[in-house]
Amino acid sequence: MRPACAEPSYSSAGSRTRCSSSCVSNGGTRTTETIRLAESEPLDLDATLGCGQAFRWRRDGGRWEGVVDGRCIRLSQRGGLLHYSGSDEPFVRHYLALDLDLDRLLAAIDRDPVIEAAIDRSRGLRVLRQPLFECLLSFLCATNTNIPAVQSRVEAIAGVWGEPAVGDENVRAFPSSTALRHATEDDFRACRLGYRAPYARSAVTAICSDPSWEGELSAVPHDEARARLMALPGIGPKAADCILLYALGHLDAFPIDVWIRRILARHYLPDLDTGTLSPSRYEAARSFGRDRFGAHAGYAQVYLFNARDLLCRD
DNA sequence: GATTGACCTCG
DNA sequence: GAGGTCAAT
Repeated sequence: MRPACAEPSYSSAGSRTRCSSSCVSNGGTRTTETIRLAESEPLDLDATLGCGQAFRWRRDGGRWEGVVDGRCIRLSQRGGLLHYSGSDEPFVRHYLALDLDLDRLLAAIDRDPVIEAAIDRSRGLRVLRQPLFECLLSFLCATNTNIPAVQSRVEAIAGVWGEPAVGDENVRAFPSSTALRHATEDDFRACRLGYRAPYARSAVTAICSDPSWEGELSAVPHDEARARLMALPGIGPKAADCILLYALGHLDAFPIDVWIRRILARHYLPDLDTGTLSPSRYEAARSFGRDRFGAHAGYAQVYLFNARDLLCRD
């Protein structure tokens, strides 16, 4: 059994969502509400939405706009005030994991000067609780590429198959696996997935062929979920670990990307510096991370990644 | 098991 | 070259 991360316990405010939807159709007079963050609820919204864990957030001045679970959401932060529109407080709190005792968590992973520097760099950064299927397809699109390209692919997929988002008809929700059931390889190529198009096609087929696939993935233990993810074409260990961390609530997942590899090589595992990252070397790096940082190693990974310039410069 | 090369697309 | 993965040695 997992702690409740994947399954919503927040879906209570349908009526308010509808209201904000009707408010915005006349050009943006949607209501903005405010969450007053407690001392014990540190949040760095810019780091959280800008660190590359999710691909549908854009910063517009001091304000972030994104689409989550079919809703167009706007967020901005001034100190201890978190302003939001397009959603309701329980959803925002859940998505941003504000219920998590971050100070305690960071104290638990703060085990050496390197991670300490990374924590000092972006205290308040939180791991989002993302919708599973969108996260899965996003990281399938994210191999051997850069963030702007991933964003463009994800936007394109939403543009073709997504329903209009609640709160802004001009924006599209990310489609469900079912909505993509008939998407062809060429369709995905048209969304600039390139050689990933057949992977996306097959992954969607596999997921659709078993209606309980997504639900079971959320219920199954870490290792089992990882194996099921990696059974999908185009999902290797790195993408699987990202999905485990960002969508399935396995906070001990520790994805090894090129930056984490550099950081580990420089500060922890000199042997990791050279050569190709074979599956067994990947596993070694991953278990090092989990051993060193413990049950919340994924948070350590995100903080290290976000301090990559600091930790990798000469 | 480890290593190598190919691969769409974009800034 | 980029926040990898796959198939073939």
